[in-house]
Amino acid sequence: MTTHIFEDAAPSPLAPRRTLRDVARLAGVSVSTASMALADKSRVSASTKQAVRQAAAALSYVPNSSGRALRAQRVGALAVVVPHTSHHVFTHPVFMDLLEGITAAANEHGVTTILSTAPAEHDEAPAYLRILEGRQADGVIVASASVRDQNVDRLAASGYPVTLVGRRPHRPSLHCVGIDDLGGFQALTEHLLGAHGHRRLAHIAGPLDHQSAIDKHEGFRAALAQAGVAYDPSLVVESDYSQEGGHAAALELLEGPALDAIVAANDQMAFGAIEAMRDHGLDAPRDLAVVGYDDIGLARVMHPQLTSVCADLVEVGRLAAERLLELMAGKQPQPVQRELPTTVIVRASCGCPPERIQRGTTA
Amino acid sequence: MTTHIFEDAAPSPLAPRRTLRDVARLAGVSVSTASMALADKSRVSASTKQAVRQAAAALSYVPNSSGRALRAQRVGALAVVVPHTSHHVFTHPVFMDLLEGITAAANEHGVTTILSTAPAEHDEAPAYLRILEGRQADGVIVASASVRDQNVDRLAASGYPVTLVGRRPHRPSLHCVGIDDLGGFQALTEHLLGAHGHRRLAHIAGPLDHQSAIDKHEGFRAALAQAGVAYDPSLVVESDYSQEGGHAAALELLEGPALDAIVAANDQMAFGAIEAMRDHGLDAPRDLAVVGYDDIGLARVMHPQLTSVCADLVEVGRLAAERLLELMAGKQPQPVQRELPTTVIVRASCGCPPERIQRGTTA
DNA sequence: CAACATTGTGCAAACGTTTCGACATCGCGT
DNA sequence: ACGCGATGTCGAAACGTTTGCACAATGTTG
Repeated sequence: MTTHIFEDAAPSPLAPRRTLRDVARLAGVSVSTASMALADKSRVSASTKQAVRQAAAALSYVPNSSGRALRAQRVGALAVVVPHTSHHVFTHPVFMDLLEGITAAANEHGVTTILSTAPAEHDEAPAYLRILEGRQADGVIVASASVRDQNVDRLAASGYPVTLVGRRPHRPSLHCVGIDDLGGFQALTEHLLGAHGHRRLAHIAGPLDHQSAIDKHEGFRAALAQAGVAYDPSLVVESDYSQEGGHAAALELLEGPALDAIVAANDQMAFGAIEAMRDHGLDAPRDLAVVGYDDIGLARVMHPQLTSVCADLVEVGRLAAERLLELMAGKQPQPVQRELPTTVIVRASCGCPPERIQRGTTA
Repeated sequence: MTTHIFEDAAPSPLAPRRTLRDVARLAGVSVSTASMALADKSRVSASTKQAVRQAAAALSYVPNSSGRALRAQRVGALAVVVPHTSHHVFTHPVFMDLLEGITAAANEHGVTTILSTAPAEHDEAPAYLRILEGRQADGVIVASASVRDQNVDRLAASGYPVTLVGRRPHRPSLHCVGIDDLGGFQALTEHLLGAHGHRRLAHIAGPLDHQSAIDKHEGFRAALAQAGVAYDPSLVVESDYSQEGGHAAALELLEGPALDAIVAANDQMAFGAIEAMRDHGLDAPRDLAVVGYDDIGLARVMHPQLTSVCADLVEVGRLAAERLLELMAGKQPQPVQRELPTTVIVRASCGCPPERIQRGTTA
């Protein structure tokens, strides 16, 4: 499979690669001196440094990263791996934000970002482990793994630098950065219960083998409990974070007895739900309040504008990357399960005139 | 900057890395034999192969990619670089699709994908060149570069494998994969002119230093010309592919004389425009038709549902990657400027009852 | 003026892999 | 029985870098 890439290539019209030897020769010094000069070591004289730097510039020398990595036993790269099964779980806009934060942090540290969509989870040697063992990267960020994914445990046990994106409450030894989805979803639900007095709330959940979906469900229940409203399992439908899934789930809910509101676990499903209501000739928020989660950019321009919960996912990515970089640099900080706060963004779809309420976290 | 990453790390509790030497020792053969055995060379006997493979499995040996790359002078990675200035140009959903196609193709060939958001374009040695010269990747895919970006020419001249995403009509020597935006936008505009008889059409353009925006503008003009409608430059506003930009541009247009329709260069700007209309108490399509481009997932669930143009961007990514992989393998195919066809998706925002028309391309 | 500390440079080894050429060993034919 | 080709294995070199150590050159001190 991979082999044919390594077959010999036709000679390309490339200028021959400049190596440190060429630089050294041009500067009239030895290779080792050239190396030290470029690394700005104190052992080499100012004049020599000058000469070497000049030669390097003249040849537009760029150090070969394989050679360097081989010697340093460190490649200077981190891998972002998103399990293949979470293809739709990581809804696009959210994932892009994450990636933005990660690459920003990596760039600042001169570290390369490699992107890996791990194939089969049940594979004997999961993709991320192979990446680490093959020394393609010095550490990995695992995004949105299923709570059942036992590879995550193997990975953590391997001793390699690993950071997880998303809460992982039962793995206290792991470094995680996530969102306080529980608190955020609870606040969202409370808004419907408190400000609007709704009582019959339905919940379109995400895939419940993912912590984010579990947390949101928990938040939903917590809010109900606090308001003294009985939790009715028949009003909870598990779905998959997609519009289509939200659509289907909403259709199912609309078959049942009348509702006051639908609380969807993300914006896409909320959109799907609104679409489904439209099929039934219903309108949000007139007939039914609908709220979402994530506050993707389009939530604001939808009609009705969608009440949602926003969190800084760029920051999540950045923090996860920075923690990983610390680990890669050999520091051994205490594992921290960091949770970022959320903000409920009230718009029209819940029946409110637009306004904004802030909600901190327990963390 | 990058140096501190290479400072020595505290010894981590990692199992010592297994090298080919360990495998060879365990199998009772020499290193070179072990190497050939794992590569399945014909020179080595079946029994030896068996033994080596067994040893490798027992030690869960994974070849070190730096060592391999150094020897092979080929790292087995491609880089996706998106110029920093096009931060918003590559609107999120589109970029994700692209990335999906690229990683899929790369994975199938056992090639790693590295993600590079190039900093300053005017940098002396642009990020992508450094990646190639430093041998971090064997080739690059440049996504959405400005037509003015002279680095692209340097890159092409460098002789390294390069593929561009997006048309590049005046650089026939480059390998490009793009969308027939001209044809697609022309078809979209024709729909408004033909099916609806609209005459006063405004265009919210993308940044006109990008080919996609130029093509759409051309398509817009071509459709007008063909319908015998005069082109009025005052009805064209250049924007930046963002919702906010579309909002502002639409406000500007709404100041002027009455319009029949707004043709936005992407969906986000169309959403922004609809939002702006709402500010003025206007409604689409009642008062004004609005159409977008890209057919992002949410276009279907908006209210009104957005008439748009869809293209297979996953396929664009895949084709670009496959072409790059050919180049990386040493093949020297003729440079091809490939353009994928588009389809106009008619929905409610132009005033139509939903239906679907297909539109091929000139290509 | 000799011995010594200091400063700057070079040599060589090592990182892990692949491949080239040399070299045993064996079976075969003459 | 001897040589010869085939077969399978091994040692060594190379890819480009960094670094420990030895060493040359310089300047300083007794």
